[in-house]
Amino acid sequence: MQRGTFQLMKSVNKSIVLNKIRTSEPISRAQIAKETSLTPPTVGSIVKELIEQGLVRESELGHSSGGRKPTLLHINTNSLYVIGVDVGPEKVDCILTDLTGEVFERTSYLLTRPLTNEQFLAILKDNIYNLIKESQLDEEQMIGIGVAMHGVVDVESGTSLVAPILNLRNVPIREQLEKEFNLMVKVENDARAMALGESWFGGLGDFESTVAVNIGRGVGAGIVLNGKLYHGAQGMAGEFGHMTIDINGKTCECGNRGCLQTLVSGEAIAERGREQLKDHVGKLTGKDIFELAENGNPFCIDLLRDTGRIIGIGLTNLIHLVNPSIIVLGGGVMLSEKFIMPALLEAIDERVLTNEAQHTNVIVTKLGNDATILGAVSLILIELFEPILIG
Amino acid sequence: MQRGTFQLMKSVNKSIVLNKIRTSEPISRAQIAKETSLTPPTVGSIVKELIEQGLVRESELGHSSGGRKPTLLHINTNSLYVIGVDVGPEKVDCILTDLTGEVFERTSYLLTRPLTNEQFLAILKDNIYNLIKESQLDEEQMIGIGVAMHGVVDVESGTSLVAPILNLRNVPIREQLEKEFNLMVKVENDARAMALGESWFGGLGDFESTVAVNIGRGVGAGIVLNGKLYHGAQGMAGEFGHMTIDINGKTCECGNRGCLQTLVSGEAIAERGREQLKDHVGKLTGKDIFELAENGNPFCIDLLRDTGRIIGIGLTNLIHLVNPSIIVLGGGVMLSEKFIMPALLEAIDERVLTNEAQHTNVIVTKLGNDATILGAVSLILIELFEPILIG
DNA sequence: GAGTTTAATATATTAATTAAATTAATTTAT
DNA sequence: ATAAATTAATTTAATTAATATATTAAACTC
Repeated sequence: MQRGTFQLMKSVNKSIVLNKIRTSEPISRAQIAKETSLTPPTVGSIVKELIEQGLVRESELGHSSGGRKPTLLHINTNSLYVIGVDVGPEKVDCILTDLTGEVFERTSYLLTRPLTNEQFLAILKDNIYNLIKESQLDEEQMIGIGVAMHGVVDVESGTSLVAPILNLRNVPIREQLEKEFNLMVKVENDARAMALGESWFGGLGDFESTVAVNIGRGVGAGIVLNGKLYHGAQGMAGEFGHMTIDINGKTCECGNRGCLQTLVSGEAIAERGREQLKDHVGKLTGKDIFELAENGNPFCIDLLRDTGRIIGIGLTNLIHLVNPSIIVLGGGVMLSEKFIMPALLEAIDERVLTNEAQHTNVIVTKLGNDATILGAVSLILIELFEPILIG
Repeated sequence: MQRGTFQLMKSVNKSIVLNKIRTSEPISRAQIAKETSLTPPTVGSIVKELIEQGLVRESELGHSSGGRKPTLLHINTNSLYVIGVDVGPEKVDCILTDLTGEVFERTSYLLTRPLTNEQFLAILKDNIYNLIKESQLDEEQMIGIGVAMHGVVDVESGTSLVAPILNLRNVPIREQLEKEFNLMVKVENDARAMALGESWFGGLGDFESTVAVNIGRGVGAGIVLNGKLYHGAQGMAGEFGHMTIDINGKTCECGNRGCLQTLVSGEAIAERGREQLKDHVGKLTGKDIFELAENGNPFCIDLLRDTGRIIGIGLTNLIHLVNPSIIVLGGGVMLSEKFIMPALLEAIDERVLTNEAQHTNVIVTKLGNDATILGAVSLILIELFEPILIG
C-alpha cells in the first residue's frame, strides 16, 4: 500500500516540476513556481536535485521586463539516453534517443525464420550492442531499454508469452537484457506501446485519455488513461480487432464470427478485392487495392470507403464504451487514409449518440511507423517523467 | 494541480486508515498499523481525529493472546446518515442509510406524467422531507444526498440534461436540493450509480475494476476503476446498449442498425416472442416470455437462451476492450437468469481470446433493485471513504 | 546612480511523519 | 500470588520537506 510519506510528498512535487519543464521548456524557476503554485524555494531545491541527476540543465538567461534575468531550464539532452526496440513480425528495429525522444542512432535487422528463443535473444543483444557502439556513447549514459513486441506480453515479468508470427513462446526478454546490459528493461505489447508513443510524442496536446488503433496485418488498440497504459485485469484491454460487429459474419482466425478484423485488416481488404478483381495479375495485396484506387478504379475506391465505414462503426463502439478524448489511427491500412478517413468520420458522426461525443478527435498518426518504437522509448521515459497522479 | 503537501500526506493516510476500518471492522489500532505498515503513533492520531469527526467509534475490548487487550474500532453507525434517491422512469425511491449502507427508512412515490421541472423538483423535495421526518433523526446528522437519475446527467453541475421517458430537460437537481437542504448533493446517471453500488455494497471483494450492466427496458453499463466511476471524456463511457454487434441488423431507436439493445432489451425479447406466439392473448411482455419458459414452453426457453448467447457476445466485446476484473449483471431481463446465464457464460467462454480472460467473473447482482439506490448513497460515502490513490 | 522590479537563495517556522521510549493491561510461568 | 513476558496504546524526540518571510543578486527605468 502506498502510504503518505515525506518521500511521496517530495516525489509528487518533483514529478510536477520535471513535467512542467518537459512540457514548457525553456522555463525559469520563477515561472514554474507561478504555474504550479509551488513556492520558489521548493522549486529551487527540486531543480537543484534534477540538475545533479543530469535530467535538467540550465541555459542562457532569458528576457527580463525590468529585474533580474531568469535562468532558463531545459531537459538535458546530452547526458542521458534511452534505447527503444521494436520487434515486428519481420524485423527488429532499434533506436537510441535522448530524453526528448530525438533519435541519434538507428539499426534494423531482418528476421529469418524459423528462430529459436536463443537465436532471437542473441539477435536482440547484438543489435543493441551495435547501436551503442555506433553511437560512440558510454554505456553509463544509457538509462534503460524499452521493448515493443508483437504478440502477448507479460508486462510484470517482461516476458513474451506468445509471438504467433515469429512462432516464439515464453522468451524472458527482460531477464536476459537486464543481465546483459545492467539497465532497466521494460517490455510491452506493440499496440499498447504505439498508444503510449502517440500520447507522448504524437503532439496531441494534453488529453486525459488516448486510444491508438493499429490497422494493418491485424487490428489492435492501446488505451492510455492519464498518461499511463491501461492494461485491464488480465492485460488484454484494447483487443479491438476481435470485437464482434457482425454476429453472422465471416469466421475469423480466432474462431469467432464477424470480428472487426475479418472486415478491415489488410488481408481482409485484399480478399474482398480478389473476389471481384479476378483478372488481376498475381496475388492481390492491400497495397495493390490502394494503388488501383489511386488510379481511379471505382470498385477499389468503394471498397476502401466501405472499409472506412466499417472501421467507423467499430470506433463508434469504442467511443461508446471507453469514450476517449482522442483516437489516433495508424498501421498499413491507414496509408489509404485519403479514401478511408472521410467515410470513417462520416460513419462516426452519423452513429455516435450525443453531440459532445461526436466531437471526439479522430486523427491519423503523424508519427508513421515510429509511433511504436517511440512508445518503446516512452516505457523508459515514463519511469523518469511520469506524473504521479493523486485522486 | 494537486501538489505534494502535508495535507496530502495526511489525507492519504487518513483515507488508508478509514478504509481499513471500513473493510476490516472490528479492528484494533495495532492491527491497522500492522496491515497498513503505518506506524502506531500515526494510526493513533488519525483514529483520534476520526472519532472526533464521528466517523469511527470504539467498542468493547477484543481478545488478547497475552498482553493488553486491543480496543476495537468500528465505523460509527449511529451518528451520521446519508440519503439516496433513485429516479426511475416510473417512480422516485428514497432511502436513508447509515455509513455502512444499512437502510433505516424508505419512501416510494409513483410519478404521473406529464411533469414539469418544478413539479418534479417539488416531488423530490417532499419525498426527502418525508424521509427525514419519518426517521425522526436530526437534519444535522445527514451528510449528503445522492441522486441516481435515468437519462443523461451532467455530473459537474448535477443537472439532469435529458430524461427521455419522463420528458424532462435541464433540471438543476443539485442546485435546488443544496439550497433546500443545505447538504452535499451528488447526481449521477442510474447505470453508473448501479455500478458504484455493486462495487461498494455488492460483496464482490476487492476488485481493481468492476463493470455493472443493466439489462431491462434499455441496456446500460457503468465502469468503476479503482473504486471510482469512470466517465470518459464526454461522460458517455459505458454506453453498452448501443454497441453495434450486427452490422446488418434491425434499426434501433437511436437510428443505427444492430445495436445490442435491439436484440436483448426486455422489449426486444417480447417482440421476438410476438413474432412467433401470435395466438397469445393480450400484449406479450418480457415477463410473459419468462413465465412461459418457466412453464416449459420450448420456444421461449430457446428465445431466452439465445438472448443469453447474444448478451455473452456483447460482454465478450466488453471484456476484450475494457477487460474488467468482474462484471455484474442486473435489470429486469436478468430475472430470467436461470435460462439466460448458462448460454451467456458459454458464449463468453467460447469466444474470449485468452485463457486468463476466460476466467473473468461474470455474476448476477445480489442486490436486486437496490443496487442503483445504494449507488446513489455511495456517491456521498465515496466523498468520506474514497481511497486516495497514488500512481 | 538611486529606486524599482524580478529572480533566486537563505533562514525560520510548521506539519506530519518515524523511531524510540514509556505506560498500560493482560497472559503465562513458576 | 508474584514475576516475567507479551501485546496495545501513548508520549516524546528526531527528522523530513513543505511554507512563509527575509535577503541577496541582477537587471531595468529614469
